[in-house]
Amino acid sequence: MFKAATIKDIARALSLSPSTVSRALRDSHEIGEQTKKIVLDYARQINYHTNPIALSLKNKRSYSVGVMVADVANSFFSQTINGIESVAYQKGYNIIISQSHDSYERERINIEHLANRSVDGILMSMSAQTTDYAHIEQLHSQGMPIVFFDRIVDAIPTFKVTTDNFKAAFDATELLIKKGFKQIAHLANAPQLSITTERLDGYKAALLANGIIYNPEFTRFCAAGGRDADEVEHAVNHFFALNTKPDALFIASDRLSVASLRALRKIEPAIALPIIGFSNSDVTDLLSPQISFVRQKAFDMGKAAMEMLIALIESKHPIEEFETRLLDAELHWEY
Amino acid sequence: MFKAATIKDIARALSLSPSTVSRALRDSHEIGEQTKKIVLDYARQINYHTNPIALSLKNKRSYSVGVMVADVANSFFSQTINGIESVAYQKGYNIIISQSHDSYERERINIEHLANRSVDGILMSMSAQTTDYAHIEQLHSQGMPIVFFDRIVDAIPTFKVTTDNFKAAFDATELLIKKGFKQIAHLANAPQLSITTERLDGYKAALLANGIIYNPEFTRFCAAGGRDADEVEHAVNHFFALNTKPDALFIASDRLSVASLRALRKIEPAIALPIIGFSNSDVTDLLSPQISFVRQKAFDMGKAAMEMLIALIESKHPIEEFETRLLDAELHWEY
DNA sequence: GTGAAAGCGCTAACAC
DNA sequence: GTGTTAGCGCTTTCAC
Repeated sequence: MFKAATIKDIARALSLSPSTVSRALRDSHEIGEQTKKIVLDYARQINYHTNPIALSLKNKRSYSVGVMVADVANSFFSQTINGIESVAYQKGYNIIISQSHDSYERERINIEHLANRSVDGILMSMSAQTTDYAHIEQLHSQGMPIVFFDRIVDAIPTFKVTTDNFKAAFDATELLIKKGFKQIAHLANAPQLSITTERLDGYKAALLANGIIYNPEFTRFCAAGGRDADEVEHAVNHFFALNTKPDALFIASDRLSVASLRALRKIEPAIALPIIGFSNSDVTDLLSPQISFVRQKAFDMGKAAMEMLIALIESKHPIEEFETRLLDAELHWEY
Repeated sequence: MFKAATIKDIARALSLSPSTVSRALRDSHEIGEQTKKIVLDYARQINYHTNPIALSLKNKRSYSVGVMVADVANSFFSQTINGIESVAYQKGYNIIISQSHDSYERERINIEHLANRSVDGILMSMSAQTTDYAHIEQLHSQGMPIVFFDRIVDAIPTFKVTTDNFKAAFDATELLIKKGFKQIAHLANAPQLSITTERLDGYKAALLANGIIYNPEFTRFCAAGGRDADEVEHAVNHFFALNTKPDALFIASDRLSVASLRALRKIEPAIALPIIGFSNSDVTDLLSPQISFVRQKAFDMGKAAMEMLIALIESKHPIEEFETRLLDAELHWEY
C-alpha cells in the first residue's frame, strides 16, 4: 500500500529538523537559500506533497466548501456548479456537492452532514419544499459562512446572488404583450421559493404596466416544481378549460417548461401558442414546439457565489455589509 | 466564531479521561453501562460530533472519494453522479467532483490534485483527449483504489463498469436495418475512447450480420466529441455530399446527436431521415426532428461504480480478480 | 473499568 | 538560521 512521504522523512534524510523543513517548504525568509534549495530539490525528488488533512487539523480549515442544490442533473444547477468549480479550482478549494432533491428532510440532514464534515463554508440554493429555515439559521448563527444563490432566503443576512427575476419576468411578459398577446397565463414554481414570488411579481407588474388586469385563474403553482408530470398537466389543462383561454404562456422554470410541452402534446385538438419559459437546457433551440426562453447566467452565478463565499471565509474581520447581487437574464425570442 | 465541542470538553465536564470518553462514544465493551449512558447523554446535549479531520489523520482514511468526469453539465454524467452520490451518502462517504472538460492536461493535473487531497479512491471516466495513461497507471501502482466507469481503460487491471456498448450499437444498427434502411452512416466520438471503439464495432457487426458491406466513408469521428459544432457539421455534410447518401444515421453520443440535429437543420433542401442517437437527455422525446435513442443506465452505472470502489477501499485483502460489469442500454424507437 | 501517554503530519511560539 | 516543544482532536497500547 502507498505510503506518502512526510516532512519527517525529509528531515531525517537531510539531517535537518522538521520545522526547518516545514519552513523551507513554505519559503520562509528565516531559512537560508542554501537549505531551501536542498529541501525543495529533495522534496521534488521524492514527490513530497503536504498532507492536507494534517494541515486542516492544525488550521481548522479544510479548504473545502459544501454546495447544496436541488439536483445536479438539472442544467441550471450543473452549469452553476461548473462556475463554482472554476473558482474553487483556481483558489485551491474543493467542493462537496450535496443534493436536496427538493426535499426539506434531506436538505436538513445533508446540511448537518456538511457542517460535520468541517467544510469551511456552504453555498446554498434552497429546496422547493423548505419553509422552515431554522436549520440554516442555527448554522449561520454559529458562524458558518453561508452564501445563497438562486433560491435565496431574505431573512438571513449574508451574501446572496440570484437572477434579477423580477426584471426577467417583467421583460418576458411585456415582450409577449408587445407581440400582441393579452391572455398570458403563468405557470409558477413552488410558492415558497424566492424565485417564484419574484417571477410572479414581474409578471404581474408587466400586466399592470400595460393595462392588463391580473387574473388569478391565469396563474398556477406547481409545488413539485415540474418533478410531478401530473401536477403540471393539471395546471395546463386548467388553463385551457377556462372560458377565456390563454393566448400565450409564461413558464417559470426549465422543468416546468418541459413538462408543459409534454402536457400540451396530449391536448386534442392540438394547441399552438407562443411560450416563453425559463430554460438553461442546451437543447432549448431544438425543442418542438419551439419555445422562446429566458436564459439565466448560471455559470456566472456560480462564480459570483463562490467568490463571495471565499471572501466571507477568508475575511479577517467580521463582515457587516452584505451584498445581494442580481444578474441579468437573457431573453431569446424564437419565432 | 463557531467552536465545536471536543472529547476533551466532555472529559473535563464529566471528570473523566479523554480515552474513556472516546471509548464510551464508540460503545466499547470495556466501559460500564453507567458511564456510557452519562457520556452519550452529555454528548447529545452539547451536540457533540466527532471531528472527521482528526479521524482522518489518525486512520489515514478521509471517507471521501474523487470523481473524475468530462463535464457535470452533461446529462449522462450528472445522472451518473446522482447514482454515485446515492451510494456515497448512504455509506458515509463524500464525493469530490472534478472535471476534465475532455482535456488531457486538466485530467492529469486534477487527478494529481485529487490524490494529494487524500481521497480514499477515485472513480474515473477518461477524457476524450487522453491517449497516455501514465498518470493513472502511476497512481494505480502506488495503491490508489480506482474504478473506471463509462470510458474505461482496458490495460489497467481494476474494477470497471460500462454500458454494453457493442450490444447497444449492434441492436440500434440492426433495428434500422430491420426497418428497411441500408445506407446507415455512423457518427462516432473521439477515436481513442473505449466507448467509441465498442460502439463502432457493434455497428460494423450488425452490418456484417445482415449482409451489408461496411463503408468507411459512412463513419466519421469527432475528436471534440460534439463540443465543436463545426466539426460535427463537417462530418454531417460529408455524409450528404457522398454519391450514395445515407438513409439513416446512428450517432454515438448525446452531444453529437444534438450537434447533428443542428447541422441537419442547416442543410437545404431539408433532409429527413431516421436517426438513432445515444442520449440521456431528459428531453429527448421533445426534440425536433424526433430521434430514436439509446438510453444508458447512468444512475445504475454510478451506483455500481461506487459500490465497487467501496469494496476496493474497504477490502482487507488485496483483490486479484476484477470484474468488468456491462450494463444493458435501453433502445427507444420513436417513429 | 478507567487513565496516562504516545502518535497521526504539520506548524508556530520560543529558544539558542 | 535552525532546533525543540507543544498541540490541533482523536484513538490505542499499556498500565493500574
